Amino acid sequence: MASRTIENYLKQLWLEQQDTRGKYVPMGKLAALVGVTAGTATTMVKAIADSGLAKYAPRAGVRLTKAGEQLALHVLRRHRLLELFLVEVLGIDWSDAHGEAEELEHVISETVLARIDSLLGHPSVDPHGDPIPSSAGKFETLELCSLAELNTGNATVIERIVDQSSEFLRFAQSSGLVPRAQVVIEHTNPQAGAISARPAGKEPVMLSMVAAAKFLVRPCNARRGKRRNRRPVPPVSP
Amino acid sequence: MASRTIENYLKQLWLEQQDTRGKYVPMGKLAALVGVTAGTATTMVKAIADSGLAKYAPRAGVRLTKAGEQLALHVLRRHRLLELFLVEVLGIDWSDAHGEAEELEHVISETVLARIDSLLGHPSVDPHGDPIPSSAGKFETLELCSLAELNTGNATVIERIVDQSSEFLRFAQSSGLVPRAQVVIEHTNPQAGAISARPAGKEPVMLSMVAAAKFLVRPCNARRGKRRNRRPVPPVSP
DNA sequence: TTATTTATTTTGATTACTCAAAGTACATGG
DNA sequence: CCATGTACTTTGAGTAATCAAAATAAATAA
Repeated sequence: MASRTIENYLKQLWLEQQDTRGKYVPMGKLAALVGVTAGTATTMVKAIADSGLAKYAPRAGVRLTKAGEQLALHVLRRHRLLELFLVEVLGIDWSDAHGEAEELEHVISETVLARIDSLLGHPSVDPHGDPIPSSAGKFETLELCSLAELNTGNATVIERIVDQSSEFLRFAQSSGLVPRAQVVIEHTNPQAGAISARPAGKEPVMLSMVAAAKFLVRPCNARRGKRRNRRPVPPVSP
Repeated sequence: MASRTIENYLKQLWLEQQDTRGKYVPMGKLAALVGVTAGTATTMVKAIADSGLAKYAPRAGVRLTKAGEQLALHVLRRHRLLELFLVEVLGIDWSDAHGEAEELEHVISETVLARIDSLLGHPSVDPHGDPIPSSAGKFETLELCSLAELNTGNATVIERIVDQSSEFLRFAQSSGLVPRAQVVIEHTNPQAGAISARPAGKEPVMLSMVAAAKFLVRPCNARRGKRRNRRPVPPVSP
């Protein structure tokens, strides 16, 4: 069994390497994500690599092996099921659920997890719309585009929000920009780098392109032309 | 904040010193309860005593201070609320709940605990009938007597079971000897050291005096005469 | 190319917890 | 009153995780 420390390293590593086919995660990045100094990360990563869960290339970075990915996905599954459980069953605030789950994910047993899973009806996404890996370690993510890619007049449904910070989630909720909400793009102003989005039955909300990019939507009537990325926003949510 | 290790020491200490007004808990006893060697317990207890949570008397033993008791009661509250929650809400088996709660009790936040408490309707006892300390750290225990103290023909209701082992709990459940169950004493045989008890609507069950003493009941029509203890069975349940 | 900045690794030390084994105090039985 | 066994404490050592600071390598600027 991996210690909770190692589980955290694996989870962060997975989230970080997720959208970078084959690239190594630099030490400094990982250290910042886990919240330790670079020296500590180096030592831990070498130990993790020794146990076969990652490949470590000195001065280049680190990358999970298949085994490491599987373990990381199990941690992620626990995390996201717990988040949904905390929100749906215990009525914990959306913006607090992430932090709470961060602790619980390392101590919950398989038995309890299975009960939670069935109580929630084997859900496929957590409260932020992030996909929940299956118990077999399969992970499926929808091809979504972001609010930032839509034209004026487009109408869509928010599927996912890729920012876990309490502050951003509180803002999103108070504006009505939550998963499952219908939204119409009222104005786009590429020059000002901002758009105006109106959630059904709510006031229009001003969003910078950076903020808009955090809302993934469907269907995706993306404007043609200069779409720089096929997958516009890396899924950064733990 | 006390580490989970220290929380465990405090909890065990509280349970052990509970019914012994003023007596010190011997090191060996504590070590066995926590599951460490005696040397380890000595070192830890000295550290705990230094932080003001216990009084340590070399070669005599250790005893919680008021501050230590308060902390222990908060751990116990978390443990017992979690046990009830696991059984009532998640449908976890009665006999497994204890072990699961043992882990969770050290990571659950005040916020989540408060939600669990209100979801359960601010309960006063856990699934074994053990009292749940209040959030203010108050602990109230009913004056109960045990099945072992009743005469043939007496009828009572089981209030509490003072053994947390999975095996015993499985036996109790399968016999129908669960909290809230009505029971009639069919025979008592002090010579053989055994009694026969019949739960309402079930087959009679043979119990040794030791086993019978683990079931606390009410009302208590105790037989007169040689009752050795006012509080017959020390509450040993974590 | 050389110098400087930046990222990374190494080193040495620390904290919290643990054990095994050696040493010590004490009650108890002869 | 001595001898002995049991419970307890001390000692020395180990593991897991961490940090600060020194050393090193690579990238960038001059």
